[in-house]
Amino acid sequence: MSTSILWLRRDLRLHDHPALAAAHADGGEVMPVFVLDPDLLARAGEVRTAALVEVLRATDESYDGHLVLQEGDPAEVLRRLAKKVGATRVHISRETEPWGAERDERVREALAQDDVELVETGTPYVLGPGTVLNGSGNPYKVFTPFAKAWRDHDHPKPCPVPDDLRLTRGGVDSVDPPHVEAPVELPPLGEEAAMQRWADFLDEDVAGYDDGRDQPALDSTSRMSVHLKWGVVHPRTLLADLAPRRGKGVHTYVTELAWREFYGDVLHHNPHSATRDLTDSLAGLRYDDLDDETFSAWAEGRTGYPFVDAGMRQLLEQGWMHNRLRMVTASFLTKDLHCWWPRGAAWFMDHLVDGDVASNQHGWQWVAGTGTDASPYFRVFNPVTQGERFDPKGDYVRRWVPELAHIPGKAVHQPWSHDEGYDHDYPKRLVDHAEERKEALDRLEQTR
DNA sequence: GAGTCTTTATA
DNA sequence: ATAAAGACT
Repeated sequence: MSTSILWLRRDLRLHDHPALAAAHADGGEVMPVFVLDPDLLARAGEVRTAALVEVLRATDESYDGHLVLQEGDPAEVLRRLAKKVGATRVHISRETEPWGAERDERVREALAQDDVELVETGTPYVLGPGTVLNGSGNPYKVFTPFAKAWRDHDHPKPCPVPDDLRLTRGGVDSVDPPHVEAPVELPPLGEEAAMQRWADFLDEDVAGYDDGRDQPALDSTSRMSVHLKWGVVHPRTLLADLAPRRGKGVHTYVTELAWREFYGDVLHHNPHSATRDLTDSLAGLRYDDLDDETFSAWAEGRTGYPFVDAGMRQLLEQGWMHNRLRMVTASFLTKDLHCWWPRGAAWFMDHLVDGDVASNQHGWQWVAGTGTDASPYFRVFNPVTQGERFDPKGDYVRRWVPELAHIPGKAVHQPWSHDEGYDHDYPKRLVDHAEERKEALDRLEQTR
């Protein structure tokens, strides 16, 4: 019987997996493989590597113990495996990030030397990046019209697991996964945990999502990001589960999925935006080269602005930060401290379990004003009013900034007005927000 | 080609 | 109210 290889990467699941179905459709056995590529691991960093190891363990369970774990350059590993089991086709989901897409081209050429074909089926997105175009046949640059077109587009149905699927290890032993001490408290990972959380979200949180998602103290967001990052769930599955439901919360959640699709599309059309400004609209902008002490004060949650510090501390402890705080903390680094966004984006990528190039880099650029946006000019988040609006009781701040636990209610967002003398452990404000806002606007003015 | 829109802030 | 500009239909 023939064997086809399924090379898994950002699609670590069994369900709703078109590339798996394509491998099965070759007619023989399917050998699922994951390659621990030293280049990949070097880029992933400790937090994401720790999560990956756990996801791989769970994936092996999903595949009934058939996941073959190998280490090395994927081109060499896959050539060797294909030769060993006599495979003529290696199946993948198409990678749409620049680094992965280049790697896949190298692997395609290497396999071709042995007449082995690299077959792409599906992507990590509901609609493959590049498929949504505006009325003039061009990619969208603005979210709202993209989201409308994306919603109106036909959405593919989930792909069932083949019922006569035959898996094989091809007589190959797995290597041991890297031993990484997780530097954060990892959430439950793997397909089963993801679907359990998703079911709970549908039961408990999605109805109130429109309001609840913006209040970090409620912790009622879906927490699907880490699973979407590794493809443990596919957004197509989520969309299909939401389809029969109505309501504002459902609509807003679908919009959040649309943001992910939008940024995937933008990266596909603009690979350079993973590392540099997407547009040159702020090309002449003056930035500050922050010394390590100032950068650390931001990174470790010691800016003296409680809402900002709470977000940064949540990131360090959980490897995750609520999206409202991602915007607020990014605004603080770029607008209050005048730092170029890639430095902050890199810190996020190093510390987030869900770190996704397209969403992270473009989220940062949205805040910084270099990305996709119609109105960057006056977008400077106020850390105090953001806190008072989205953490009205102050519970989120008190949870993550224990030095302020003694300040009741929303007064916690301005400890400097609450405390006579202000002489507890909590740091003084690093900068004056009103002054730095003005400074940021002045610098932006100079680029026009 | 005009009207609409924009995960916001301050007065 | 008003701050500005460009993408989109």
